[in-house]
Amino acid sequence: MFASAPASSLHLSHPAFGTRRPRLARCRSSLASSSSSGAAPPPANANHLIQTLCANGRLARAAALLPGLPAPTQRTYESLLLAAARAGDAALAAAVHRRLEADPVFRSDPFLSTRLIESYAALGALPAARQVFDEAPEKSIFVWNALLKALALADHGDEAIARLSDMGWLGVPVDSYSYTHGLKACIAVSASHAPASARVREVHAHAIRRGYALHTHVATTLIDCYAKLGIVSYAESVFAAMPERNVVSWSAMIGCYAKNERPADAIELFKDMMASDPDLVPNSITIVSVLNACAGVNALGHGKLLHAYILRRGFHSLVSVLNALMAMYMRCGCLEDGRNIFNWIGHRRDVVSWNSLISGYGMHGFGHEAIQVFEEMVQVGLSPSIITFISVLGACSHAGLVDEGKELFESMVDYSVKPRAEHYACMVDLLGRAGQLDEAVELIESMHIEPSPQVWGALLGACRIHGHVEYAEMACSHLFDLEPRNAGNYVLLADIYARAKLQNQVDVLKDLLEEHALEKVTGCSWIEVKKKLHSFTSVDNKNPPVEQLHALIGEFVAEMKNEGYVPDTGIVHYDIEEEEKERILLGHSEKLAVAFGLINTGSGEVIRITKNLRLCEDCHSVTKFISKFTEREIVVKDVNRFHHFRDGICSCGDYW
DNA sequence: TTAGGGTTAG
Repeated sequence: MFASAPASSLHLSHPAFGTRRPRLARCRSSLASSSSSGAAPPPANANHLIQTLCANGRLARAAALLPGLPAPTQRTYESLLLAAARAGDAALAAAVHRRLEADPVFRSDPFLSTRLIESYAALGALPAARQVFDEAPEKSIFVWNALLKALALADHGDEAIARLSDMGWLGVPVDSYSYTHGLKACIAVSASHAPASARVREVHAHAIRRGYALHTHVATTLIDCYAKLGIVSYAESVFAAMPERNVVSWSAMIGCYAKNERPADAIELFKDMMASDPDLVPNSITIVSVLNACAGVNALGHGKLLHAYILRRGFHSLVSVLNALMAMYMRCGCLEDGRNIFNWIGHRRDVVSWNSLISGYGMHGFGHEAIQVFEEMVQVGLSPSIITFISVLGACSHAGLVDEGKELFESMVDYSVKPRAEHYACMVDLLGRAGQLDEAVELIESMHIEPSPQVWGALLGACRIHGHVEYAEMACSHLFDLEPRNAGNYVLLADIYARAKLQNQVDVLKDLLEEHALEKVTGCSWIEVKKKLHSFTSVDNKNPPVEQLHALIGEFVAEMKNEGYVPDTGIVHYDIEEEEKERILLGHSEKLAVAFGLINTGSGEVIRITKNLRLCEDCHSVTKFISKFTEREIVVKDVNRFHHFRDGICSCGDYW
C-alpha cells in the first residue's frame, strides 16, 4: 500500500519540511544550470557545485570548473581526489595535484598530501605517491601511514620495512596504523630481498618493542599474516596473548585454521567463541569461514546447524553467505541441496555463485551438467573468470570429456581470459588421465609460460594411473627442483617404480626421503557421527576400538576373496611378505572410517567420509563391495573428487 | 583523515 505512493510526494508534502526547497532539489537545479554554462565564470557556490558533481560521478564537468575556481576549499580538493581514485581517472588526479602545488593556501596541507598519496596509490601510481610523500613539507603520521598503505597496495614489502625504520631514526612516533599497513606490505608476493616470513617477524619484533603487538588491529593483522604464511603456531601465540579479543580477531584465527588444513580446529574454535562471551556475536565473515571449515571436514551436521543459524539471524540476505552455504552442501556431498540454494539466490547470483555450481558438478563427476551451467552463465551475460575456466576444465577432467575440454580451453581467448599455469595443469590432467600422455607432454612443451609444479604434478599423477616410468621421471626431474620438500612426489614415483617391479629404484627413493628427513603425509579419514567428528589414520592401530574395525573389514575381505577379489598389494612399497602387505591394506584409514560408520549409524543413513589423499585402488574396490553387501550408500570425498558408492558401483565409473 | 577477518579452483 505504501509502496504505491511516490516517495518524493510523501516527503515534500509533509508539514515537517515547511516551505524550504529540499537539499536534493536545490542540487538538481544547480546541476541543470551548470550544464549549460559552458566557459562562463564559475558560479559563486562553485566549490559546493564541484563537490556535488564529484559525488554524482560527473567528473568531466567538475574538472572543467577547477581551473577557473579562484579559491578551492580543502573539501573541494578532497572530493576531486576521491572521485578520481574511484573512477580510475589518473589524469584528473594529476590535474588536481598540479593545481594544489600552485595553491599557496593548501600546498603544504598534510591532510591533502595524505589524500593525494591515497589516490595515486589506488590508481596504481606508486612513483607519483612516493613523490608526493618525498616533497610533502609537513609529514604528519597520516602522511607516513598513507605511504605505508601505498607500499602495501603495490606489494613493496622491503621498502615498507625501510620506511618504518626511517620513522624510527627520524623520531616519528609510529602508531597502530603504521604496523597494520607495514605488515600487509610484508606478506606481498612480488620481488623482494627477504622472505615474507622474515619481514613479518621483523615488524612483529618491532611492534613488541614499541608495545603495539597486542593492539587489537595489529595483533589481528599479525594472525592473518602468519595464517597466510602457513605458520599456524605463531598465529596461535599471538591470539593467545591478546587481552582483548573481538569478533574480528576470533574470525581471523578461525580463518587461519580453515585455510591451513585444520578445519576441525576451526570448528572447535568457533564453538569456543560462542561459549566464551554472550556479547560476542558472529558476523557474516565468521559464518563464511566456519562454513568453509565444515566443508573441509565434511561436517554436514555442523553445516546444517549453521544453515538454521543463518536463517534465524537473517544472514540469508547476503549473497556471500549463501554462496558459502551452497559450496558447503556441495563439498559435503549434497549436490542437490547446493543446487537448491543456487536456485534460491535467483537473480542475485554473482560469478562466485556460478563458479561454485560448476565446480560442484565437476567434483561430483557431472561434466556435461558443468558445461551446461557454464553455457547458461555466458547466456545470462556474465563473463567467465579465470576460476570459471579452472572449474569447468576440472569438471571435464573428472568426467573424461577430452574433446569438450579442448574446445573450452581454446575458447578462453574469446572471453579475454589468458590461460595461466593452472589452466595448463587442468589440461595436462585431462589429457593425461585419458591416457593421451604424448599429447599432454606436447602441451607442456608448447607453454609460453614456465610450467608450474601443478603442471608437472598433473603429468606425474597421470603417469601413476597409466604406469609410464619415462614421463614420470621427466616430471620428477622438474618437481624435485621446484618443490624439493614435497614428499608426495617421491612417494608417487616410488609407487610407479613399485608397480613396474623396479624395487631398487623404490629403495633409492626411500633412502632419499630419509636422507632429506621428508615425511610422508599420513593418510587420514574423517567421519561425522551425531555431529561429532571422528578421525582415523592408518598408523593408529593401538586404539582398542580399531581392532574391532580391523576385524569387521577382515570379514568383508574374506567374503570378497570368495568372489575372486585379490588385494591390490602392489601399492605397498615395503619389501615384506604378501600377508603382511594385506594387513597394511586392511588398516587404511578410509576402510576404518567405513567400518566405524557401519557400526555407529542407522541402517538407512548415508555414510559420508572425507580423505586427505587420493583414494587408493584397494579401498575403492573394498568400498564398492561393502556398499553392495550391506546395501548402504557410501559417499567418499577424496582430495580430488567425490565417489558415490551404491550397490557395488561407484559414480566415478572407476575413472579418477 | 587512516586500519584488522571471509566466498568460487587446483
